[in-house]
Amino acid sequence: MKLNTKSRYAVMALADMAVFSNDNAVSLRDISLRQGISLLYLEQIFLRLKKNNIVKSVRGINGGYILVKSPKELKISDILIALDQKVKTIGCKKDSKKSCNGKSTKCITHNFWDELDIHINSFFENKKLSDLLKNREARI
Amino acid sequence: MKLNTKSRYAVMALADMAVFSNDNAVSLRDISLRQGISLLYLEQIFLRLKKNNIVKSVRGINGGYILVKSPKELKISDILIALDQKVKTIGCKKDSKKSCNGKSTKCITHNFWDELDIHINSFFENKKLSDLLKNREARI
DNA sequence: AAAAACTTGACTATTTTAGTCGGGTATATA
DNA sequence: TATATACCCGACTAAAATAGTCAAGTTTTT
Ligand code: FES
Ligand code: FES
Repeated sequence: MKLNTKSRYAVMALADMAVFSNDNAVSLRDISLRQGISLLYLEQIFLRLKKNNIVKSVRGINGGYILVKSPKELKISDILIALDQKVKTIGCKKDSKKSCNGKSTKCITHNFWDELDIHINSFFENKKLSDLLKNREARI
Repeated sequence: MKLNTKSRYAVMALADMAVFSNDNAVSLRDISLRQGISLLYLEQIFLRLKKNNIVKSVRGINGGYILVKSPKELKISDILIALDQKVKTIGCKKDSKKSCNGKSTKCITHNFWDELDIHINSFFENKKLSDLLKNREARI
């Protein structure tokens, strides 16, 4: 039950942007240096964030990325969705005819896993990027 | 963010036991047939459940496994712990000196992931095996 | 004695993950 | 207009995790 590093780094990088952009574009190079995340990896991550309209890019010298929404409005769930990090704790699809074990009826645990997914997703839905910035003791 | 199949099958198999044991031991063969889970895989799973005192075994003919606690008392979290399925959504250890990115201070997202873990764990802590059996429409 | 059923460690194929590489394109500034 | 900076994007790979099998037992009831 782990979150993958792409999602983790995405949240981290966006939090970095929220702190350090002063209405300027933030370059991946700066994020990389501040957060200790590989620049090449960040590029891959931001590609997806851009495609999902979470950031927009500014090319050329002094370029970088800008948050499309304000941190107060950016839900963490949006970030995870952008990185395909579905919170689907088990493989069984709600609408699929096949259940988890190949039978036609849903197994006894099905509803339980559904509840779990809802429980986790609601956490991400209700958290905004700005929530991460409150009460931070450590320097970023 | 997926749960592994060992944990999933463990919950499923224990739910099966709760339904079908009438104070008798339930054999893995029966569980395997009813739930469509590989017998060999079940053996591996029950080894761990036994080591963690969630089931006890009865050997020989008419043998099988018996739940140590009643379904009302068996927390789902106990099952997951038995299968090493820690809900530790990211690798950074709370007490470790190293943070997730190798720096000495905790990163800005650290507390957030901690909160997430607590949120998920509380779900598993508060659910009992018996909760899965309520309101089941589908035959097991 | 035989059959049912648990015991255990080792082994392997597949999938996922994390991360890199190479070769682009756009733009600000000197 | 040259050049450095920084985004763009698909393909690739090594390592780890996962899912599941296999072999060779032991114990107990009938
Ligand atoms: S049928 Fe959906 S989880 Fe088993
Ligand atoms: S330091 Fe713990 S998650 Fe980053």
